[in-house]
Amino acid sequence: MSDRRTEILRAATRVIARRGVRGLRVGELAAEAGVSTSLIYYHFSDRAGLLRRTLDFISDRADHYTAEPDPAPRTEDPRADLEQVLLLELQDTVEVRENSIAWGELRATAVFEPDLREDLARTTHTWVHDVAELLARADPGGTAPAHAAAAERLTALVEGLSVRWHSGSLPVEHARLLLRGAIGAELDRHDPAGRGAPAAAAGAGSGVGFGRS
Amino acid sequence: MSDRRTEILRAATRVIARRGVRGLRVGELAAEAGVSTSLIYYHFSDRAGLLRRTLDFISDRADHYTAEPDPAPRTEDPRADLEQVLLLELQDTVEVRENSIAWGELRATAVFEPDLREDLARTTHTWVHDVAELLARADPGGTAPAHAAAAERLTALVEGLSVRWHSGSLPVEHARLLLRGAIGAELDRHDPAGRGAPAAAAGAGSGVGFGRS
DNA sequence: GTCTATACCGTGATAGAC
DNA sequence: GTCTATCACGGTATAGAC
Repeated sequence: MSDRRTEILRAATRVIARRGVRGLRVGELAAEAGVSTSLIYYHFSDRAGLLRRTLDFISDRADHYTAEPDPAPRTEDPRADLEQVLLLELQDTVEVRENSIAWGELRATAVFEPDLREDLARTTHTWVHDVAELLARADPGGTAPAHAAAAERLTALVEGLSVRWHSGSLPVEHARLLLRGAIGAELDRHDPAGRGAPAAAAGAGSGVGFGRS
Repeated sequence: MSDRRTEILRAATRVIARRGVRGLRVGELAAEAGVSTSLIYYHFSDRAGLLRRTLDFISDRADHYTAEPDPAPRTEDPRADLEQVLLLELQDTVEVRENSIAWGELRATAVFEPDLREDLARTTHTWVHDVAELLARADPGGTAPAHAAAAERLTALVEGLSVRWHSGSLPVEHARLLLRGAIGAELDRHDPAGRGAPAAAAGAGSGVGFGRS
């Protein structure tokens, strides 16, 4: 599984996270992977094929990413589980940032290249489905369609916040706060009594959040 | 105001909406604008300068876009005003789609080009501020920081839904439904009594919304 | 200000040895 | 499978006439 080919794909993900999909130069990728240019053309037919495989790779990794978080944590506090899974995408570690940026690039690229859309829609759907399940546990009173809709909103919000983060319009910490607030807004609608103190998370530190990165 | 230079910028926006920022070829832009290649280099120093000006142009247009909706509609029903302003961005007309895609490209590009971030953050901030004001009118009971936070969430959600729309993961109509639901979730939290029937908007048609475009 | 023609170079892709 | 060397083309940018 960890042959030269996959090494190249991993390197490609790094380069994409650094330069973007259309900023990727085969030469730079070769250097990053520590191989020659032609070896890349040996393993992948051409630049387009390389890109396709890399984006599949990113897509797959995103799948596992959301599915992997050991089956354990999903039992005790459903709301905490939900928060954890969603906040996972808004962490300032190399790994997450790399994946997040690459995923954003995948989305952005798909706007102009229809070939990528199928993969994208499939992975997105999986993610939404997972979140909907977590929502159902955190809010047993709600209906399935309502959970699905909330999951679509929350995951779309995560993507929206991510680009703002990566494009320097929003510090990560503030993004995390906002996401927590959104989860609160979604859950408190069906549970007006409220069980935590979502108001604190929702309001804290906002209003002056925009700025450099 | 509508000289050759601005014509080129308008054409550049169209090309960017069609090919993306990094997909823009000076030659293609020249053809689109009906001028020669070198005229573009006459008006703008180089490709980078052209891009900078174009992105400024898009940024400015986005400013007016959200500010323009005649001062009139902002009086009667505050909640309807809010919905109108936000849903404006999710309309399937050439003009809106063009602007929306170009704006998304601006964001995506800024991830890899720090020079663009300042403009981006400024325009975003303006937008968020406007929405926060509308929220304050629609929900006089809430605090200013809460309104600011909600505005950041709603605008980020609009951006998230937009890319999903443009990348073929989400039909516009469904995106609009989801956005309405989010507005409901934000407002109903502070007004548990509820004045409309947000549940209908939130649940309708969801669960099977993903698919081709 | 606007054009035509062209120089130059970065980058994708191939040939062929090992 | 992996390398070095090289080609060919597309695209940015410029020269110079009008």
